[in-house]
Parts: sequence; C-alpha cells; structure tokens
Amino acid sequence: MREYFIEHIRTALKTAGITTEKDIQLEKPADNKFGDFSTNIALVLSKECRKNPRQLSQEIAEKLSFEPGTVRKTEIAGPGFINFYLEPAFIMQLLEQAITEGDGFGQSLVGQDKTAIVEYVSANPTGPLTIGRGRGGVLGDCIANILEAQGYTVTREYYFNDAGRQMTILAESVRFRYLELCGEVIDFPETHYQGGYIKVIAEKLFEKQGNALLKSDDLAPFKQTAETYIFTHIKSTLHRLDITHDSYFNEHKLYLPDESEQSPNRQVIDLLREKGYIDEYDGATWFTTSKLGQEKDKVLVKSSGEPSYRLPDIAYHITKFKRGFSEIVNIFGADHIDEYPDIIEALKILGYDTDRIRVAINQFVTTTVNGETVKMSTRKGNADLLDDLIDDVGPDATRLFFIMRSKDSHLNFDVELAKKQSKDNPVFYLQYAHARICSLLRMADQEAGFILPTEGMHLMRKMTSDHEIRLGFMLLEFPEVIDVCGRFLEPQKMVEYLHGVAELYHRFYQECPILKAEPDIRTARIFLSVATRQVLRNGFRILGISAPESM
RNA sequence: GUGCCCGUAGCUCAAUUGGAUAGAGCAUCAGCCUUCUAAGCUGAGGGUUACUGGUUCGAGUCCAGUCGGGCAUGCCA
Repeated sequence: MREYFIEHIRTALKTAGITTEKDIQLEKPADNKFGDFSTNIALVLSKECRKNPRQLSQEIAEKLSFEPGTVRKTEIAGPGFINFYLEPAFIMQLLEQAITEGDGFGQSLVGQDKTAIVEYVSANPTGPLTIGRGRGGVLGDCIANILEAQGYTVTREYYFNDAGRQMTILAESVRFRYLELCGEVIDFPETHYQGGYIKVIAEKLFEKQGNALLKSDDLAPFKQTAETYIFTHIKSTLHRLDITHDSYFNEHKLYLPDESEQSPNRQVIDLLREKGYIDEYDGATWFTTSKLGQEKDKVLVKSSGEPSYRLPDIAYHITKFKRGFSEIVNIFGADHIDEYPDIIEALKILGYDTDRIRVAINQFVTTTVNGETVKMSTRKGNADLLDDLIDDVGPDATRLFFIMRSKDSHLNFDVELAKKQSKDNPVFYLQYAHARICSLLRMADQEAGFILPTEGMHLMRKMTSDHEIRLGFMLLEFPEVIDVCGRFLEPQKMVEYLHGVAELYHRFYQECPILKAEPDIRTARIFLSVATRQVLRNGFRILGISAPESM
C-alpha cells in the first residue's frame, strides 16, 4: 500500500518537472486528523527547488491523481505536508487479505531464499541462568521469529565453552562441597562458586559414588557431573520460555584440526600474520589493533600457549561465513561491547563481508529488592534466577517484560513488583482482547443465524464508523511493523503495535454492537473481529506469548 | 582518563529513526455492567524531554560542551 502512494507521488513529481535523488518518505501521522498517510516531500525538496514549501506542495498536489474509490481527499497542511485520506471502503477491501492469508498475513519477501543465523544466550555451563541472561535470550528468540516472518530460513545457535579456567573452578567448587559431604572440614574459597546449586550437584555425586572420589585428584568426574547437570538445567529453563536452539556450537571444536589439518584458531593466526597484523612480544601473540587506531594490541595467544577468548571468537565467526549464512545476527550483553569491534576488524582484514553481520547489544538488567539495587554475580550466587521469575509471573509475562523495552535502555527489574503485577500485568491486556474475540466468535458460531456466510467478506466495506475504520487501518499496518522490527532488530515495536490494536479493538467492542447488529453489519463486524484475531495471533507468535481462547 | 549506551510524568518505560498538540502502563481522582467477557471503556490531573549552546522550515531524536548513571577498558569468558 505504501508503494502505491510512493509511485503516485513519484509520477506527480515527474509531471511537475521535478527531478530528485531524494527518497520519498511516507508517514502515518500520529493524529489521524492529519490523514491516513502523509508525505513531507515538499519540505524536503523546497531547498533544492528554491521554492517555499507551501507553494511547492501545492504544485505537487495538483499533479496527483488516484484511481477512483481509493483516496477520498488530498490536502496540504502545516508547513507543507501533503496529507492523504483514504476511502473507508478501500481500507476494508484491503483488509480482506488479513483473513484470506491467515497465519501467513504479515509474512514478507525480504528474506526470501536467504538464510540467517541468530546466536543468542551462549552462556557457558557454570551456573543457572540469571534474569540478566533472560533478556538476551528472549530478545534473540523474538528476533529469530521476526526474521522467519520476513522469509529467512533461520538457524538459532548457542555457542558455549565447556573447557578453560571457569570450568576448572566450577569443578573444584563441586569437589570442595563433595569433600564436605564426606566429612572433611573445608575452608571454601571466596574465588569459587558460592551458589546453592553447587551443593546440589555435590549431593548427587555423593549419592551415586559415596566417598569413592575422596582420595582422587581427578577433577573430571566433578566437571562432567556439573556440566551435565547445569546444561540440562539451562535448557529446561529456556524451554519454559519456549526458547529452543537448532544447534549448539562447542568452542572446543575450534582448537582441533579440521579438514585442512590445522585448527581454525591456528588458521586465523596464520592468515592474520600474512596480512601483517600479528606481532609477538612478552611471550604472547598479539593482534595489532594499534595499527587500526586502537589504543592497545589485543592478545590472541597467551604466553601460556592458550588462546584468549578473542581468537576462537574470530574463528567461530569465520565458520558462520563458511557455513554460507547470508545474514549473521549476534545478540550480546553490554559486557561484550568492546569485543565485537575487534572481531569485525579481523574479519574485514581477512576479506569477509562484514556488512552481513548485525549485532544487537542489550543493556544490563538491574534488579531492585526492597528498593535497593542489587549487583548480580553468578559466582557470588546472589543473582536472581530466571527460573524464580518464571515461577512468579509466568512465561508470557516474563517474555513480555524483557522485550517491551528497547534493548538500548537499562532495564530495571523490581522483582517484588513483578510478582504483584501478576494480576495487572501488561500481557493480560493483549491476551484479553484475543480471548474476547474468541468468545464472541464461539457465540456467533453457536447461535443459529449467526453462522458466518463464507462469501460475506466484502460486507466489511459497509462499515463507516471511525472505530471500525481506524481498527481496520491499523490491522493493515501489521506487515510494515514486522519489517521495521526486522530492520532495526527491535521487537518492542511489535509490543507497542499490538497494544494499539488491542486498544482499538476494546474500544470498537465497547462502542459497536456486533452480534446484535443488523445482519449485514453483523457479518461485517464479525469479519473485522476475525481479522483482528488473526493479527493478534500472528503478533503473539512472533513475541512467543500464548493466545488464550478464554480467560 | 578513554570508548560505547542511557538520562522523558510520582514510578517503570514508549515515541513511526528529523515531523504536526511528547504517549502508554502502574499509582491518584471522577464516571460506565438487567445488554456480545468490567483482566474492559470514557474523562481529569500530572512535562522547561538533566543543563547550555549550535545545525534548519521543524530537534526528545543530529553536533559541541557540562552534569549524573550503567558497561567496558584483564595474557578472565
């Protein structure tokens, strides 16, 4: 529909003898008294045309012509906006596609024949998921859903590392707790994981093995048990939020030789060296980012001979390119803000098309307990667990909480408030609209004479009230909203949009009798309800929240 | 110190990426159920968009500076 207008405006410009490189912007005014659509083209062009914007808009508007039955009125307003008012019957006619396309309504062709990999969560198995991790998880999942709606074939990936120092500390932590169970007196070090789950794991091991591991120095059984337990736990937490990954990529793979008989890590070093970006000093191997204008070089291989995290991260991203994804999307927490530019630089040097990479960085979640902000730490074991939150407010509200805010702003999570809000929760407003429609349609179906004539969709064109038209018009925006969400990786736009849809439906429901209206109008309003339900459903699916049929 | 993000109603956050009178939820106040789900609707109050300049037809949005908060600035990941 937008293209329809843009085409006509372009034609009008040509007729008026104006040529320009500038894009034609079409907006939906905040207030519908300024029309259904609006363009600022005259304001944008007034400078290069050396004309005052009012006059220019007049000239353009005179050249505009639309097919009969589509545009009711064109007018010039304010400093030189050209506003368009649609014919209500035209809006309602367009709305028929929301019903005929059903679950596919809103699907776009942007990502047709393209593949995308979305990497998110990627927590190492050192402890249960915290609320902070939940934000990235839900954000990533919604973004993956949006890309799917745009037509991409999406792979959801989890990148993890079950080797290295943190895992050793984890294994030692379990071992200490195990030794306590065996009756030893242990001074549990502060540097180790304090969380209660460590004891649970130790108990499991003790139940199974007794004190058979008491004299052994081998950490392997502790590590193995801990990793299995924690990973299972993480996956089940994610599963409660309906988050599942298609693939798990173990960082360890990057340390082992691949078909070229060299490890991917080694290959990165060699290739960067060829390009002149590797230096060796202080016993370590460095990526010379100082040559790229950065303050310091970055360590790729430590003097101990072990790679630092940056090296496998670069190698990992190369695998994403080699696996042929057309779009590479990463969801990071704010703590990775300094890291990813290095990766991008390295990939650029190695000749990869980094424009295919998009990074969404979400700011941290702070929790307030009793009015005090609590800093969370997995190691100290004082972090609020995602599982507890889901217990308190349920999966739908948990998901909505995380994505109704822009990823760029800090999210302050008042855990007690979240519990209280279980009744006044923002998610209920959306779901209630859906349940209401379902109930209405059940009644329409049950009562004789209220059965939907299959051919009655065109009757929607008979609706004339403002409540009906505004709702219908908003429903038509759904495909556009998906694309905007995808373009900026900002699912909160969808929440805002669906809230608007629910609001307009509730108002329509309040003001317009549906089942009690005369037959043609009744049919029309039932179809409008069907279209609304479809948009809500499709939107809920993207957000990953349920669409209850009754509440 | 430097880099990135943020500062909007009493609180938590939006604002079509530069558009017209800055909007929602919660909280407060006043109305609406013998009528399709009141988890709803209608209305009221609440704002110098941290501050100071600049850019232009037009700034919460862009630029510079100041103040305040978060994250990073490890041979931790």
